[in-house]
Parts: sequence; C-alpha cells; structure tokens
Amino acid sequence: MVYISNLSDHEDQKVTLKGWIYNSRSSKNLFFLEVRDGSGICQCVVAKDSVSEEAWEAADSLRQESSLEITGIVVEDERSIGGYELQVTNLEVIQIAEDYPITPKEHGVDFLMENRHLWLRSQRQWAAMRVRNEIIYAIHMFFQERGFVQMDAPIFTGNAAEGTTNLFETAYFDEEAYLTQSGQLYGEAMAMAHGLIYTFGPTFRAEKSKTRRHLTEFWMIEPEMAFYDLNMNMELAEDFIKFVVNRVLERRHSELEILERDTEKLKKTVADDFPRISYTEAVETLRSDKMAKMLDQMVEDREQKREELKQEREELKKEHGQAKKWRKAQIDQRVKDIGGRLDQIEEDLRNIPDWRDSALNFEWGEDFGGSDETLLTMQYDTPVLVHRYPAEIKAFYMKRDPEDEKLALAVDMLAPEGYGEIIGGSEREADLETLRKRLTEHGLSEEVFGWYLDLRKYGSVPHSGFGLGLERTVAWLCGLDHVRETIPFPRMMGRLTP
RNA sequence: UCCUCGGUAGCUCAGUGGCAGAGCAAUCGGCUGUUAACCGAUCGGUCGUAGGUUCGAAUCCUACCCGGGGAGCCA
Repeated sequence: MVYISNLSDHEDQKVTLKGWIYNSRSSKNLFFLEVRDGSGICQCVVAKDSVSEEAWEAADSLRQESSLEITGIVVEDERSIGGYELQVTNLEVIQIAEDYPITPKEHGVDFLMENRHLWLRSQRQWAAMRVRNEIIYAIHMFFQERGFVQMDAPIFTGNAAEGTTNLFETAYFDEEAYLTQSGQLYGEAMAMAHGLIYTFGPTFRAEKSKTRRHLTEFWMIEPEMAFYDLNMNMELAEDFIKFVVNRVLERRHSELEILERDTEKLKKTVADDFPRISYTEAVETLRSDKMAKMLDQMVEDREQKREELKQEREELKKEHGQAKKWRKAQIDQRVKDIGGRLDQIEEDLRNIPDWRDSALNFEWGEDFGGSDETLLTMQYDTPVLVHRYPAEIKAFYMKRDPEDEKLALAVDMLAPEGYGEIIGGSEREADLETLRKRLTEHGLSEEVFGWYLDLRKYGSVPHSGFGLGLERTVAWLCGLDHVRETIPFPRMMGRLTP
C-alpha cells in the first residue's frame, strides 16, 4: 500500500491512496481535494475532463472527513503542500461523512476537548502525537542501549502511606486499594534484581489542580540504578534529555514545523552543558539584585509592548471602515490576537509584583513556587539541574547530604521557557536504621514498608533514580502551552469523556 | 477551597436599557490552479438557569450551574 509519507518514491507513477477528505476547494472544472491518510496530507487535483462522469459526481459529493479511495499520477508541484500532488484519474467514495463539527476555522478549547476523538485528526494534534511517539521511542532506545531493563511497577497499590499527594481510591475485592502515584519504591526493588531498570507507565494523582501543567492521569518514566550516586544520577538525566531532544529534532522536523516550534533553545539543549546549581544558590539567585532588575525590566518590556499593541489596534480600527471584505476579516483576526496578547500582558503585569515578592523575600527552607521556578529558568537557555534541597520538603526515602544533614541529595530538572519541573529524582537512603528513623519521623508505618526495608537488609547498596513526566516533556518539545494536547485522551479535573 | 475572566446561531464572536447581528459551517448557484480559496443567495436563536428591577432586559440587580486561566500541590 502507498502512503502519502512515501509519495516521493512514486513520482510519475499511478498510485491509489486510501484516506479522508481534510479540506476541499472547487471551481467549475476542478476540485482540489486535500486528502489525509494518517501518514500525511496530499492535495489531489480532479479535472473534469480527466475523470469519468461518475468520479466527477463522486468528487462533488465529498464533504469534510468523507472517506475514499483515490487513484492518480504522482507529480511534483511546489504549489502543493508536501511538494507532491495527485493528478486524479479515478476516485471511489467509501462513506460520505455527516456534518463534521470541526471546521477549518478556529474553535474554543472546550468544544475541541468535547470532540477530542475527532480533534486528534487535525494537523497540529496529529503532529503533537507524532512527536510524543518519537519521544517514547527515544526513551526506550536510550535505556535499552545502555543495558537498562524495562520493568513494570503495579498500578494498584495497597498503601496510601507515602504521604503528601491525594490518591485515587478504588475497591480491590474486599480491600481498599489506590492507584499508583509513582512506581519508584518498586523500581528500587527491581534495580536490586537487575541493576539498571526503568519503568514506563501511568500514574494517578487526585489533586484538584486546574492548571496547564497538570493531569490526573499521566505517564512517567522512572529509571532506578544500583551503585549510582547523585552525580551519576544527574549525569544520566542530562544525557537522557539530550538524547531525546536530539532524536526529536533530527526525525520530527516537519512535525515541529507544523507546530510552529522555534527550535533555537532545543538546539542549545542538545549542544550546551546544563547548569547545575544547588538549592541554596538558587535561593541566592532569587533574592539577588540581578533578579530585582530582571523583574523591573520585565514590567518595562510589557508596558512598552502594551502601548505598541494598543497603537496597532487603533490604526487597524481606522483602516477597518473602508477596508475590503477579505482585509476586514484579516483585521478582525489580528485585532482578536492583539486582544488576547493584551489580556496576557495585563495578567502578567498584575502577577509580576507577586512574583517579585515571592522571589526577593524567599526564605531558605521553603519549596519553590511556580513563579520562582519560571524566574530561575529564565536565566538559562537549557534545562537547569537544581540539587540538594532542604530535607524537610522532600520525601522520606531520600539520602541526606553527608556534608550537611539538613540537605537531601535530591535533584530536579527544570525545563526552559516556563515548562517547569520535568524531572525529579534523588539518591536513596541505603542504611536500614536511618530509613527506619525517617519512617518514624514521617509518621509512616514500618509494617506497610516492610518489604521496602528488606531491600536495606539484604545487600543494601547506594542507588539513585529519577522520574520524567512524559506529558510535560511533550509539551516542552512541541511548544504547546497546555499538557492536555500532549496525550490522546487527557484526564483532568472535570474531564472523563471522551 | 480561594482569586480572576467568561457563557448570545452547529463553531468563533460582536451587541452594555429600545426590531437578535457578522464571519465560518450547512444548502443552492457562479468561477480553469485553489492553499482557512473567492463571489452571490438561502437556512439557522430557550441570549447558561431561576428569580427580581423596569413601559421595555442579551444588557441592570440577586442566587445558582457550567467552563477557561491562576494559587496551593506536583511530573
């Protein structure tokens, strides 16, 4: 079977494509059918005098998303999307689609989410899913090539004990069960069996978060490595991200183009070393004069931009009166864009004082808020590794810094461009008695964690690992502003269908 | 849970006290190469819900419902 993605192998040959109508245009003796087949989109030109009467009528009956088989000669034509088009000799309708809800015009998020099952057919969504697939492939490749074994942690768990986050409860025969929020503890057990392992599976958080960075169901990749310390962990995390980003840049160029992704910072991510700063250094950065100046500059930039946009809008409104119809439509669109950007600027201007307040008055010992993370990452073009956090704000299983008991040997990787934390990891506490003490401190029962403590009884070794959030990574690489577009059927607050 | 913005035609939106509107989609017609094609016509309404103010409410007031963005929490 011939697919649109390989049309260049069939130049000047007669081929048959099977697909759906993405869009169509017509004139008296011509139809321009944009046909998509899952692998891409191809413009098919139907000329009245080169097809049978039946085929011509069939072309006339087609509507958006109708399915068909279409036959023709592949010709190179730079006027056509993809560089090739089909000079149609015959076409057969498989089904004439009913009124398709997603028209070529713009739609609101709510409507699109309601029609997610159809939205997946649209170009940008299609491109994002291709990038997601490439990332998944690259992840497996990276670990498999380094001798890691992929192993699965359970999805049902018996204990809600790990603490901080809200879990989904469910019934498990006569017992209470919870959906996993992390495979990590199981990952440690598997690493003690195989040395290097990674899990790749869904995780669930019942947090009532309504933000562009949160889903209730998302996919996490969690490598766990025996005999790795924090530095080796950070080394691996950096190599890993570089590998994945590089694969996407090399192999999903056209998809990134469809997504209109500016790839400058992604290229820097592949080429440059990631900065590594300690939590304490990060706090100093937040409280610095330099940060204050940057924030002042941000306010100034936005105020200037606001004036420019307002002026442009005034001029467009003047022009609107005597503009031709198509120009009016263009102006309306631009005015709408400007409105949206002004709203964003106004919101920023309202928020920046809070950001400033949060950053400049940041007290050592607190956890970073969203704005603090964003301000930190704005200092760099690549992801940044922040390590050695106050132990109090981190999980019980993290090893303390031998040089400073107040610190946990934790590391977070923050993506640039405001995409936030994509990786969280640590060196794990390997000493049995210390771990027992931590359980008690956190009010966790030793009974529930008996099997976990066994790992420290029988040949305990230094080990480390981290977790990568797949959807946040996809959002970052695609330049999407919301994780709901990074997974086929997102599950979030108030969204269980489709 | 809190803050904030919103809900008008299938979709995207305008209308802020006086006849319910536009573009797109759909339907019909026109156009020889279109790129969200274009041009003309037709069709299309419980103005989120309930109550109130008023001669008159999409518009003002009250309550509620639903959604977006953000905070907290996190990947």
